Amino acid sequence: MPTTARLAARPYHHGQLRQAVIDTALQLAEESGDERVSLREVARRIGVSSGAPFRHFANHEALMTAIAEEATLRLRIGVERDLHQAGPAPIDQLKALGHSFLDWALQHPTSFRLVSARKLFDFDGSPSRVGHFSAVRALTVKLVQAAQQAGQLPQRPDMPAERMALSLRAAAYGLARMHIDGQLPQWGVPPGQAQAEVHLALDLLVDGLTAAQRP
Amino acid sequence: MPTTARLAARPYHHGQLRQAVIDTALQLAEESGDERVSLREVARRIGVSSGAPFRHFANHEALMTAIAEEATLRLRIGVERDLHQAGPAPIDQLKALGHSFLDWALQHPTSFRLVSARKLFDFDGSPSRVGHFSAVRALTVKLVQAAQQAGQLPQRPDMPAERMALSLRAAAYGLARMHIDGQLPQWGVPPGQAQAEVHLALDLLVDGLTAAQRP
DNA sequence: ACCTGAACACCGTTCAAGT
DNA sequence: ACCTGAACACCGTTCAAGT
Repeated sequence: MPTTARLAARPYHHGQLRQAVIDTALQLAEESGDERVSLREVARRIGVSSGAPFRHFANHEALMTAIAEEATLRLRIGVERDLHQAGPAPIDQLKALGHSFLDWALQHPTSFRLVSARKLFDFDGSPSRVGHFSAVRALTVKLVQAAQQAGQLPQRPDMPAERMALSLRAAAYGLARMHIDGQLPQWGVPPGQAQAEVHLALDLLVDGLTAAQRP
Repeated sequence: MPTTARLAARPYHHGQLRQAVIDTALQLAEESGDERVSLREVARRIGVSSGAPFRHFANHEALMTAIAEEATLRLRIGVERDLHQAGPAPIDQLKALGHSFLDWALQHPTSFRLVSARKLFDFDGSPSRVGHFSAVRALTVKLVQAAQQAGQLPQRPDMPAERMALSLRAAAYGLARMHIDGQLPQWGVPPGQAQAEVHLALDLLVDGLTAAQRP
């Protein structure tokens, strides 16, 4: 049996179709944008019939949920890895967490959109996606509490650590989205300096909170 | 000619089709989400043939750009109106601007997505949309500068007012998106208190910057 | 000038039939 | 158990033909 025949003769059962669909869909998303992921195109690229993916995903939304889960896991892994590089002071770790979050968003714009663009998938449909997402949030809250205990962030009864963490996460999230949506140039940030500038913009707010700690 | 006949007999030329398409599309977006706006469904609702809208909009993207323009105008009008209610101190006006921005986003989630969801339309395709968007940005920068001059925000050579304004806008933008994407409950914010809590979360950051002003 | 309606090339989704 | 391929009901977009 010649090689060309072996290559041409696809087995009737793919065997790894589910994972192949996820990988191809993520690739397609990074290429052309998350809103352009089509099940038919994915099937075509894999060399399988148009109905085949439906054996593994109930519908388009289920596939998007699956790739959002994959993207969220990657964000979590990236953030947890970067944190080990940071210094021991809680406030420095908190900044490192923010920078890591921003860096990941700038480097994987489509995946970042996937992680947060609720309209594209079933937000609560994947427990493990929710879990990865929550892990990053819990880490933020924990570092804020540690910084409060270390006297590096203010501590007030009317302002729980969770709310302070929310303010900072919102700032990081907003900066990431503004970059991805191409809004930074309007704010005087040259394209080449986006990363440095979003770091500074976030640090400014963290330092402000730290200053509010001093009596 | 009986009334029913007059009602049934549509004129061949609609006359106001362009505006009717924009209004219907916005309505459809508020009903079912911005990603579900279909030219055919819009045409159907207006009672016009499927090809008719193409006389007024080159393609789907051009229609989305038009409704994004309309939504951005409404945001600008809302923000400029609310600012007149605020006190005279620049820092209070700045907070009022932030609250107004947040309120508008929470009250018009779909329109807010439209204003910022670059993927849905041609971001630079409408000069007047860019103008409305820019007006709100310029207002933010102006208020930050005024607050700096009044000694209510820090002033540093390495941190132009524009970057400080960017930090605050990012926080407001992030809070709005987190609410729209249903993330606030995870951060301990009960659904009914979203508005009050996002106001507090933004104020916390503004107050932090103010504190950084004191030597 | 503006609108109709058929046409084309796409989708998502279903399902009997094949392996 | 998994995949095929035709079928259906949708899209966006084009364009000759109608008013």
